[in-house]
Amino acid sequence: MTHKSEFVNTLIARGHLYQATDLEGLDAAALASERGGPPLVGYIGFDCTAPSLHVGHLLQIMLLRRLQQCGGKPIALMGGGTTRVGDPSDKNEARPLLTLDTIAANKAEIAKVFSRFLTFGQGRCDAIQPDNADWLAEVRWLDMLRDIGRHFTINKMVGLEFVKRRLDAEQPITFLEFNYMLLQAYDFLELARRYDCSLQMGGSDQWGNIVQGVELCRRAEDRAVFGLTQPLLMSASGQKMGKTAGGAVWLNAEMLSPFDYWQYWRNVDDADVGRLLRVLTDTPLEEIVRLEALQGAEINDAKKLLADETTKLLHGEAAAAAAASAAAASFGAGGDIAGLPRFPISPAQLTGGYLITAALVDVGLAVSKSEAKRLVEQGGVSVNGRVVRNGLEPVTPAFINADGEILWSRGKKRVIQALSPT
RNA sequence: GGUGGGGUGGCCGAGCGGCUAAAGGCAGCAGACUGUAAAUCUGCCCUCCUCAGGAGUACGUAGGUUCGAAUCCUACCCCCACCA
Repeated sequence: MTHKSEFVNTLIARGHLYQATDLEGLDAAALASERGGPPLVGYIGFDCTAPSLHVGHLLQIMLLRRLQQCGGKPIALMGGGTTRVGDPSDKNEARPLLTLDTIAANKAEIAKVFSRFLTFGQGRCDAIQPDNADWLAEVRWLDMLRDIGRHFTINKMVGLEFVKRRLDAEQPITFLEFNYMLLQAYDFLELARRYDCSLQMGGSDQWGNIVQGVELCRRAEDRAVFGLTQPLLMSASGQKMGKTAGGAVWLNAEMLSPFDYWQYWRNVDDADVGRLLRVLTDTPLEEIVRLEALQGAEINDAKKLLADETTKLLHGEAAAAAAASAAAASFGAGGDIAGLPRFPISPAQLTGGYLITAALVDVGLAVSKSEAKRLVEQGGVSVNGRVVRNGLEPVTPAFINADGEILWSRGKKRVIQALSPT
């Protein structure tokens, strides 16, 4: 424990810290906050580019959670404004602009997740969730240039990682993208003014943007604020985490069922378990040290805990228990299958020559009939635990098992129950 | 504005009149092996058709030449470099 504040020590111990602008200063501010002074207010911005956040964002949310646990005040800033421009930092080419309607819809979906991880309210350390559209939409061009633009030099902006990368790769950067960093920096300044926010956090890819904000606050108002980044969520093999058969690992239940979410964590690489437990759960560090030392098949216990804890946080205790139980039922003994994701098949469908390949698509286990057919040919599909050999066979009422369901599985890890409502 | 180079499947990247639904790599999926892990091996990897086969789309966009085009021609759009 080389630092004084619980906050900084926690971040280091749990692997959240990658870079910080002034760690000593931050440590002092956090300590003051923990000892009853004005709370350390910190924020992370979330763009509204998709209808759900994914596991990459989970890390950021956990960071806000740590801040709140240590007596700070977290701000989950919704990027309703910045999304209209689009963050180019991790992109190699410009992405299409989203319509305002799409942004609003995405924001509504994204906003739901935070209450699982943070306590909201009016209190001293309660989280808040403003939208930067509130101020960015009002900004006038001339004011922007005079008040903000004069604090930025092109010399410096050109040195930023993403700008260099694009220039080296001979890829274009539009003026629009080039301005994103000004908007984000301005957010920090605005949050500092409105909420006395003095810390911006983010993934390591945000370093450039964050530093710009810190400097703007200093230049424009002589405010001492801090920036820190954490490592991106990578697997031990150096891959970005967060992809599954169905796409990204989404946080919204409608886009990824709690069962599949649980499964994702249950199946992580051995080498990643300890690190993930530290970063994504509140499990005590001593416990994690014990678990990650487990050898051979025993390390599965650590993975189960990881799956349990992460699912509990996101979807609640009941959903986590149901997912764990369904997994036990599907892969071992005991357990209750009720936690499996369900997709309805109507009774009418079962009599009209409804092919297995079509059912696989409808139930969400295959994206096209062609894929479904291939899966069957490769022996990857089973119904009620029995491998299907012919995808062109029709589904009939005989498929319904004793529990009144049809259990579909694709590969070894994806199982779905289809009900036939009567 | 001028000159030259370029736009190929999720990504990278070959192809440069038929043998090309398009080499190779990465990512992904399934199977084997295991511990619902990793590594490895095998197969798959545009869509549709009750399918040992067939059809339809596809190589920036729109036309054209040809028995036949991702490959040739024309126009247009976009990108890059150099010059102005």
